[in-house]
Amino acid sequence: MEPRFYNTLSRQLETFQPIEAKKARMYHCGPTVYARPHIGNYRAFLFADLLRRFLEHLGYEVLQVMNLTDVGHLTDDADDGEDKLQAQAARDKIDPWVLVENISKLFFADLDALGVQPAHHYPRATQHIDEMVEMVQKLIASGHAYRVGDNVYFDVHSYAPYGKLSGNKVDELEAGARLEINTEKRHPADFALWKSDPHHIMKWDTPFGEHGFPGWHIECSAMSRKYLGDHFDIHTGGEDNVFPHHECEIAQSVCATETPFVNLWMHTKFLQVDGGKMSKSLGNVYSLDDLAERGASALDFRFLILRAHYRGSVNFTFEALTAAVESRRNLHDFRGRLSAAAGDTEAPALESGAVFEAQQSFMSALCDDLNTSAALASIFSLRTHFLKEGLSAADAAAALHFLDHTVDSILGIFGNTTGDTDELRDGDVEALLLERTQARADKNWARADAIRDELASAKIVLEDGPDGLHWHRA
RNA sequence: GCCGGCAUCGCCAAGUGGCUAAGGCAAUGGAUUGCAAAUUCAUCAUCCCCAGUUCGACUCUGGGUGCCGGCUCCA
Repeated sequence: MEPRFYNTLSRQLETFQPIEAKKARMYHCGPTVYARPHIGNYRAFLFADLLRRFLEHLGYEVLQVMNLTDVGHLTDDADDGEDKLQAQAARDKIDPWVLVENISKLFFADLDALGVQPAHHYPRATQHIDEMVEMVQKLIASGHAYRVGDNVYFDVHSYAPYGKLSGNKVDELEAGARLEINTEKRHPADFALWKSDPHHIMKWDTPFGEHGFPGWHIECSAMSRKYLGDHFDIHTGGEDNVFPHHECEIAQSVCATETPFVNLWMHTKFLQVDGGKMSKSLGNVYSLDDLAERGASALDFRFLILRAHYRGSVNFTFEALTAAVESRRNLHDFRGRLSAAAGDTEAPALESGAVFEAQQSFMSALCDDLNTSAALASIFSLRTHFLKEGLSAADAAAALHFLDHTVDSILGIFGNTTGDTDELRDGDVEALLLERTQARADKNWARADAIRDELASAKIVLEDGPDGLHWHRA
């Protein structure tokens, strides 16, 4: 089954065709490390992780790069614009370099909690100044960029396809511009490659002047090129990156290298909160800690995100979060029941039946532009089938293997299910159950409940049913 | 003002020009139960509004309304 993905550039689904057979090189626009990323940011990063895991499951050798923007961009396009990283550092009364370190640590801790597999490289803008300068020089030499004093701008008229990704037209950009016109640019849509300001703290001495710093977009062009080559497979980001960021990247990279840049552009929709956007004024910009206060783990949030398709808007509410917690718990419970039903049986390869059908629909849903919502539905359908009609030990073993080696390796929603070194062994459980049964016969409810609590803390679930006692691990 | 996207059950969310519009969570009634949990049976939408195309539309077209995004750093 060949995966198909939606390409923002072509505005249609395309069968994935890697540049090199069985290899996928991809770049993700990462965070600007001036404040801890919020849950909306993490939607995009969770998507990148899903894509990577899925491609690897299909047998691709993936090379994944995510940048850390550790030099601030200007808050506007005027010469006296403020750098938000520098501004935040000033508010915190710390050095911007320290701020970058602090926030980066928080970011990586969050990624770890979310079960995101580390990218192969996390290049930082400030460590690639040389690569950026080289690229800017090339653009000047080839006539795509021009200097005005110590500033350098890209001439959008020098690259005819400018606007193709976003659907913008250069003339209309000018008409709708809300910015004050920067009179030193030849055209209002021209964008900065390099800026200079003696008041900046983070600045570099380069051929363009001694107080310069990179423009808004050049870091991604320079760093993707360094780690992935001039031409690579996939570039992702949030929908807000489409314009101007990715549009500008394409123009810079194609003009500087004179080769194609990226084949597949993928973008995630924004996360909404209570039907609207997150905003500081509404107080609904949440971090993972805010969710933890409501009893939801980072993996619960991951699950919540995966329940929706990445290109659709997701409406985050605490009610939906609670539902995700419950739903994921039920999935965990399902896994435990399968484990109990499978016993020591080895997982066979299947060619028919409910488990086989679940495997098929799961994979075909993901191949259809990563439709995680439909993929999860196939697992819940299998759960319903198991609960209503049961599964043979062999089928249960196959289902368990499917959950662990396909579902979880791609979706990463179960967490550590194998770290059970200090759990009770089956024999100990049976002994306690025997004692509890006796206690119940003696109507010693206190002892019976104490044993149940003890087992519960070891993540053993008991069920007293009309047909006797069953137990399984949660 | 100019571009683009979305609008499906209480909440979240798939999907299709035509059999019964996935799935999750919540809810309601019954069974089971020392209590609880779990389970179990049953119930739970006609797809924002209006007009049109069509034998037939929730699915296509036009208009309206609402929300989201881009045009400005932002996942």
